[in-house]
Amino acid sequence: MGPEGGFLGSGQVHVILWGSLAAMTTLLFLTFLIFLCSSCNREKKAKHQNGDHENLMNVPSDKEVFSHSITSLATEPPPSSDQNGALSNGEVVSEDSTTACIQPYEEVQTSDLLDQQDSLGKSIKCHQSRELPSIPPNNTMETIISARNAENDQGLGMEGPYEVLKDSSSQENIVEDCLYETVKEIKDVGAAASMEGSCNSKSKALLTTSEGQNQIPECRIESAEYASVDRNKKSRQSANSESPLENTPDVEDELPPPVPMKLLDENENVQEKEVEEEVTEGASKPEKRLSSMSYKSREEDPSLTEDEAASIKREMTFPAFQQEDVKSDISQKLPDQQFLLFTTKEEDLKTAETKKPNRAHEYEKENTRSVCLLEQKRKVVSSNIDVPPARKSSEELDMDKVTAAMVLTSLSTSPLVRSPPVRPNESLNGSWKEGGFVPSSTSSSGYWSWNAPSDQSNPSTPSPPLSADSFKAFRTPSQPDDGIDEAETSNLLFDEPIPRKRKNSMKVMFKCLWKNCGKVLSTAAGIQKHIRNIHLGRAGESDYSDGEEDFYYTEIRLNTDSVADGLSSLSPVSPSLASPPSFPTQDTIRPETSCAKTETKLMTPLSRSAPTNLYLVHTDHAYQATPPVNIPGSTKFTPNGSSFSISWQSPPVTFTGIPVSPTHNRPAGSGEQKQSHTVLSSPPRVAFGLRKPRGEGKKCRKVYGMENRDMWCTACRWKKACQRFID
DNA sequence: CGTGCCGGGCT
DNA sequence: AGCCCGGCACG
Ligand SMILES: [Zn+2]
Repeated sequence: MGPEGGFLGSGQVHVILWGSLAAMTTLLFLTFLIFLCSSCNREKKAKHQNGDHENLMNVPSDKEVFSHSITSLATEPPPSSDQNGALSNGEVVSEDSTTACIQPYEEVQTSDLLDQQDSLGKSIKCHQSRELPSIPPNNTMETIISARNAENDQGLGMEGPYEVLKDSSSQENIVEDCLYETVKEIKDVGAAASMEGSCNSKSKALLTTSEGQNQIPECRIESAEYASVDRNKKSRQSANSESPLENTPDVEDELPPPVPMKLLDENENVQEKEVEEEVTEGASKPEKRLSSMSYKSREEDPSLTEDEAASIKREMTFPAFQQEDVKSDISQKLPDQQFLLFTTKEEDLKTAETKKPNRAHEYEKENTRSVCLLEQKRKVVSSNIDVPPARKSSEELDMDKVTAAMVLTSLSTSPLVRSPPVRPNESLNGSWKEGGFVPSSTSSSGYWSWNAPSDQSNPSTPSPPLSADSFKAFRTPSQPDDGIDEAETSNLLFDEPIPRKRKNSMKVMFKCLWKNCGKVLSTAAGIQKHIRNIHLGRAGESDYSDGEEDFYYTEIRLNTDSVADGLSSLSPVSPSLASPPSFPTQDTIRPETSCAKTETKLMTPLSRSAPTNLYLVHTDHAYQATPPVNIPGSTKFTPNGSSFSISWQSPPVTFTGIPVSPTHNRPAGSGEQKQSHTVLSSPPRVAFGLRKPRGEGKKCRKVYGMENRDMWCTACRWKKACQRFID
């Protein structure tokens, strides 16, 4: 335009021309600037993808969509979106850039794999869970993996450039996420570490930059995570439905669990710093915070990383938006308390499990934020969570650790256990999620558990007995709340007898982990309700459950030789809730149960006086997966005493009880039992009889035949419970 | 009776 | 630990 006009006219025209030129120039300049921001990212992205990404290309996953919308708002949307069809991903500048460090491959995984095959996605993400049915070894898996690796490599290489570009988006979150995911998936510590370093530096520098942008990226990241999470869940479901999916046996079989749980590592310093930063920035990151908040709350409970992810995801979906406003405020407030808590937790976790530092960081951050948010929310709402702001004592720390461990364990375990004993649920609902419940905790928990597979990977640190003592101390004081139960009473396990009790009956009860509430209900729904109404202060929302409740209760399995007693006592338990009295509610239990958030197996009362709890976890064989972890029941929230032992296979599980008190479970009726106060009771001891239903599914032996014994999973080869085909 | 796998034993 | 296997429970 400019030039042309110039040529045509010469006199005044000039002036006009100049004016127009100036205007144009300005516009162009502005446009250019705008593009720069976005383009940088894209370009990088493009490089990335061009190199090899078929996978990336595909993806239009949820998160992407999400990110898009966000991006558009914040940055310049039109061009980016239109320009690159292929780069749809790239579009989200912030996203990619953010993710770039690590996420690329993740995205791929998530979107591609998931979309393409739920089952696959699941397997990949969850590797851990048992050995997957490898029956049909898939090439796909390998392909994916290779692709992933390639991506990762690229990602690393790209870092440099990314940094520059990224700035806007980059932030702690990003880094964290990236790291986190990367770690999960890759396990490549070394790589992760390097990435972290770069990312961190970037993020810090950038932090100062624009907040608005930051938000976007964060969202993205989160969304990404969520997406992945979802996928996992879904995949998990599918997996459940069909145990024999396609995974390659080899890969999974004995792969270390990819992402068992969060592990804390070193770098406390980093965490703290990050936290601080977050606080400062808090406002900028709303969604994330929110999600984290949910976490936090759970954290008190026994939730794990994975759980968090799940929870986050949920929260993000709904509440996050609403809360954003609040969040900003909250973030500022982010009280030291939370900080402390968070730190503590982190430490605990670390101690418990040291695997991937990167992940830990992320986790921490999330936790912190989430906590703050959560707390804030809660306050607003009504009730406070027990989480004690001040938890300083070392003891407390221990507790946390223990709790964390428990949670992890339980999570990981539960799925496996799925135990038959529980009986029922599965049959009732074919699809977990389908049921309304699913979304809430149940699904997540279940899902996680599956994944959690921490079986192998989590080397959770076993905190054995020590935990018990420490716990006791804590609990004792708090113990009797009187009102509620205390119920828990402890448990003992039976050490003695029962040679094999597989066949006894198991009962499943749900216990409230709220600090002073020991309520035990027969149905999951009941507890959820209880928690929601009483502890969370959400009476009104009865139906709506965001899944948070899940974190506050655990599934307890009672098996007794003389179950009747224990059960009887228990069953009546829930007064408040409407839960149906029958505890064996198969219906109520639903999948969740089966998935089991946490399964605690027996509880026996040690002595009422001392509500100590002991857990012993007993793991049979390494191959089985869950590492033996002893977790103190409710460290955080809990209560007084609950201790449970978790075992992963419920039936056969053997616990060693700690015979602290003379009384054991065995004697069924001895006086101890009766303590129940008004509300619940604790089951005195329950002994369970377990029965082992024997899964009907075919196991390796049958599937592959005796001739191909080498194809069996190790467990089968050893004549142990099959890891590959879980019932 | 075949299968699944616990509980042990050996290495 | 890893590897095996006797033997029991289950269907
Ligand atoms: Zn097997």
